[in-house]
Amino acid sequence: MRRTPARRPTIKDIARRAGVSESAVSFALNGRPGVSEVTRARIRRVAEELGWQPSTAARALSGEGAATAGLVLARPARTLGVESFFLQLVSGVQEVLAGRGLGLLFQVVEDLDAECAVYRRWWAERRVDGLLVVDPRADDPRPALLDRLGLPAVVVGALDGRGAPHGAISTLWADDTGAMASIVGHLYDLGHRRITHIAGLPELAHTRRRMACLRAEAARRGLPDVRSVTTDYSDAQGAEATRRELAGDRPPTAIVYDNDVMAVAGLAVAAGRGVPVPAALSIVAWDDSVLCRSTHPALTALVRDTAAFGRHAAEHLLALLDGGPPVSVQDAVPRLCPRASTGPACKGAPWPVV
Amino acid sequence: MRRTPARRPTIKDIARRAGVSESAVSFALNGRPGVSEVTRARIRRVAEELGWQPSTAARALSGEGAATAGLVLARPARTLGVESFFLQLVSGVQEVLAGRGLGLLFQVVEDLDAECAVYRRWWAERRVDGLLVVDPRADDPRPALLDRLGLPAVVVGALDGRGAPHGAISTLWADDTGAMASIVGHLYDLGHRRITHIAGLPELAHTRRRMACLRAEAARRGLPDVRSVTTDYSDAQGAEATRRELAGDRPPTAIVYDNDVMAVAGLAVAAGRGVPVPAALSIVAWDDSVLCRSTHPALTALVRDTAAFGRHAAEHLLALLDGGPPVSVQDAVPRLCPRASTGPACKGAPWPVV
DNA sequence: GTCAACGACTAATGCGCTTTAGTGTGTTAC
DNA sequence: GTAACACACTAAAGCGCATTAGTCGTTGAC
Repeated sequence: MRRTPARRPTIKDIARRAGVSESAVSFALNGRPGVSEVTRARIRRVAEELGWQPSTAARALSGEGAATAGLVLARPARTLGVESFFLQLVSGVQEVLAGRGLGLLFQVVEDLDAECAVYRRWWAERRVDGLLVVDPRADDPRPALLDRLGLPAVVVGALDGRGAPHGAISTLWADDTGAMASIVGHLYDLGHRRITHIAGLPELAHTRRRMACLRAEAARRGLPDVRSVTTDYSDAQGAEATRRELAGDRPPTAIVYDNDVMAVAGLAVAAGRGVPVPAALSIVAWDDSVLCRSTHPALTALVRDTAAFGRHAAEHLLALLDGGPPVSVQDAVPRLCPRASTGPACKGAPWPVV
Repeated sequence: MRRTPARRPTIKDIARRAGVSESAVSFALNGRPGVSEVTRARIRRVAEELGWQPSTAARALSGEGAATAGLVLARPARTLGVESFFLQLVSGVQEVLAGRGLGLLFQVVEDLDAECAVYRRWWAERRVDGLLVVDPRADDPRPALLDRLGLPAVVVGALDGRGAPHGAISTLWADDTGAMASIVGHLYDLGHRRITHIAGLPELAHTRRRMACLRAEAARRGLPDVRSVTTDYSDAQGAEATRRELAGDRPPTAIVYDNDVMAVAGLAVAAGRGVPVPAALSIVAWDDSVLCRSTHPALTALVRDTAAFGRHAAEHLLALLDGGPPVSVQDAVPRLCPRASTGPACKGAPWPVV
């Protein structure tokens, strides 16, 4: 029953129709010298007519690379499909890649080991020319691995900006430190002195940076009741952490959440306990999304253009693939967008506990 | 500066080390007859030692297919990165694909034309062996195109289940009709008679099916004040539609939203206007997610296991690639999970408008 | 004792493309 | 008038693998 539909044209077909050799076709279509402009134009026209596209497999086999970049997401299935961050990032990434005819190979795995295994396999299979690495960690094994494999990569989200970039590994980092400082500044100006930071996964590098910056800011401004607690980014842990904080002796007057999902979950917890936001509790979300704009009150959020971030990452990867030197650059500074969930700190007794 | 790191082993390396010919290696590693079991074992061992993986490019070139499936998402950037649906779906999809060593090529484009262009390109480039097609529409050009190109595909989300499957196109559809019936039943039992369905994109097949079923149910139960309005799935249009509905003469006592994002946006609109949920307005979300569980009140939602849906779709694709016949099957029926956002219909005057 | 058949393996070809090494022609230099 | 050379193009090799067509030695049948 297998039909043999529309056969795909090859350069041989073009060569035959244009009455030249296959090599002439290759030269013509790749802009190489060796054919006259007249012939080149003729060949181009024939190729167009036939709807020819180079076979990526054949290209890859003759040393041109796979025309594909890879992106692996190591997230337990549980915490997946929530944050808007990744789809946006991916969207931006492949917008740029597609512009250069590169495909994006995408995989979701459970953990870091599996991610490394995927890299090894992709490398051995010659599936990808380069990679985008997300969620960098402290003591991240991936840059070294990729360096050893000779796979160019862009680490998205920073390795502390520290350490000279490896072989062909660029780094694109967001200014978490500056962002955190601006959040604390915003809250401080509103009179908040007891601030809790409900952070994400403790092993991620940017989590650590945010926590460190919070500590530094607290020290600088002399705020004793400021702390971070880590979670797995899930709504469940965000809610749980919020409950614990609100149940304490001296509950915070403001909470900063490391993602939108937890912020929304925290808001729901507050609403459920009759804690008015922002009258008794201010809430800030790190990363904006529809979520933050759709709640009532709308959440003050740290806005960054994630799709643009993805585009930039992809551009850095292309530069590497073109043989450019690895770089380590900071992307645009995120901006705090104040909305209804932050307001002046509540003095006196926290609030009527229900 | 380009290093030449760890060279990837080829079957030639294995052949040399095992002291056999390259063909023997190929036979051994592919389970083909032509080598003794002893030799086969030895070759396998050597391959293992060298960490050999077949080059997908070479495989593809010698007619074995690209070991890759494709998935294109045609969504205007604006409405992207919100719904949990896709990341979950993709997660399920490639869990199954990865089990068979298939990669997933992922692309986001702006519209249907661009999507078709991607299919053509991938086909000509021999990049993919098969495709997963999402968001089927009325008069969808894609199945015919893919059929013409000879690309196996699984249409996820149904072409009305109607029409014999094409060449190598399977269909996996969710039971939107049954789901809508269960939602209407739930609301009817709570006393709701005026129900608005804030639907998604009108051109999508499942939107039409849901709308048709709603009309049928309304007719069957004799409910005159039941209607659907279409949107682009965005929070903005969801909120806008909600505002319009609530401002009408005889506002609905219940609203069904076609995705979680609009439901949350609708809830925020209600909260902003002082319309108590569920006392004065019941809300149902189609598709559950963290969002629905994180709001206050939590949203009654239609729960389906999207990752499983993706897994099943991938399995059907694998079956097609193995030469199996195209099928058209219905996936598990979604389940309505009642939460706090639905309650008895409010009699009398709608509510105190603020 | 010869021939067919079989098992275990090797040689050779092709997939579609890039690239290097030619080949033949026209032009310029002296 | 021949050498040197640029130019437009062709021939051939190679990328890594699968596959088809051999090759060679061993068995079994008659």
